[in-house]
Amino acid sequence: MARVGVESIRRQQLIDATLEVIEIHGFQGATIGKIAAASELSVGIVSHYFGGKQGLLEATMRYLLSCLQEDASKLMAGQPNTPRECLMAIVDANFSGVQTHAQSAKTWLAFWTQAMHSPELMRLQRVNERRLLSNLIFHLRKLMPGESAQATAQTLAAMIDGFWLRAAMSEGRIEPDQAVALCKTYIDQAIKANNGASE
Amino acid sequence: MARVGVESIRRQQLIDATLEVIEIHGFQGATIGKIAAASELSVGIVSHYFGGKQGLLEATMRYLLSCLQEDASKLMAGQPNTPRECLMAIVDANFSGVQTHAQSAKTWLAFWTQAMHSPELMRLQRVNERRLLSNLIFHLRKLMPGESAQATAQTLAAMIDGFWLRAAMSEGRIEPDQAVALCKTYIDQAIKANNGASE
DNA sequence: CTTCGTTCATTGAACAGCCATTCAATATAT
DNA sequence: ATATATTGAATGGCTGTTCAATGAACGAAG
Repeated sequence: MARVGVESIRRQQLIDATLEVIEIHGFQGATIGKIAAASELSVGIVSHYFGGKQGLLEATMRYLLSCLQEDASKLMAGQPNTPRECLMAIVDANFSGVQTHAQSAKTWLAFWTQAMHSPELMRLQRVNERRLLSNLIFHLRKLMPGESAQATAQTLAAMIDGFWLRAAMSEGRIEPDQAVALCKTYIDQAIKANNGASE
Repeated sequence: MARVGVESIRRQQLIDATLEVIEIHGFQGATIGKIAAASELSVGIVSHYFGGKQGLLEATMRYLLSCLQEDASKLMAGQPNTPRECLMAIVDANFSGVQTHAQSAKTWLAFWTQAMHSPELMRLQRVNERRLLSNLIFHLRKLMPGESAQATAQTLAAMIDGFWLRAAMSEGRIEPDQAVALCKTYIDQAIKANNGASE
């Protein structure tokens, strides 16, 4: 038998196929049959490795979240990192995946929708949301009073989600550059409007 | 048969039932059978009045859009209406539906997702998006240069969508008041940051 | 080197359940 | 009596899951 973890290879194959199928056919149209066909594997293997369709979907969302986190880590590593630069890097990280994978925005939206009726997916979504928010607050606190930092972080988080949503909508042609620029403009506006009040 | 438009009564019955079922079971779980049961009508009547499930869903989305527009009209009518007050009213209008119908956010998200794979729903979504954007730009132009107005409008639109998304996520407990407050804070920040440059 | 048996990976047809749609039958109003 | 409104069982298609059969890799024995 193949010595090197066949399991991890197959799992990734199926996750990739899932993303591919969701992009084309949407969440509703993502059937085991289509996923199996896209992965060039059989339908039975899904249950074998993930216990069922739900397991595969959860694994796929975990994979997307881990990609996002990895992007963020890369961009944050080895920078001078003034608070402002950190914030800008976070914004970049949150849109870096979009450029290469225009479809990922659609997939995210599909998962958001699905998460509302699946406790496990909801939990994953919450964890990620919390992390983004506390990251933003951590850096903003160095630039403005705590209360303003809280408000600015929530506004910025909503803005990022909103641009993702818009990206998912605008069929094919999306402009992450513009979204990043607008977010950064907002950050500078917020800093200017609030600084001098704390330090 | 009943002289007064039975048709419009039945149609509204089915639309209401659709919203109810989507809220409880999600978009995927919204089957003809459940909708028929919730409306206390039969399954056959859906095809009779809407031609099929897809027709019912489109009609339901149109209904939601018309509610949003109606809310907006009410809030815009009979005000002194400085440009700034108009902007604030638009923000209020975009969150006024949330308070009474916490579940409508979930339904909106479901429709957004569905819209990506249904040209007709996508068209409706686009029309609505355009209207919001051009409304915002119209009023912002009186307060800042055209380019800034464009950017501010896009940012604000994304922000509104983002807060809706967040409202849909936070199970039950949502705070539209906070979203409105943060949007308004942003508007004032944007005005302050850009005024004096144009007039 | 070849053969064979064991083990794990993989297949895909069969199955049972759910869904939207249809339409002949029924009910109701004029 | 006629036209319209409504029903809901029957239908056919699609879905996720299961599991007996098949295939592939490896080590041991000859």
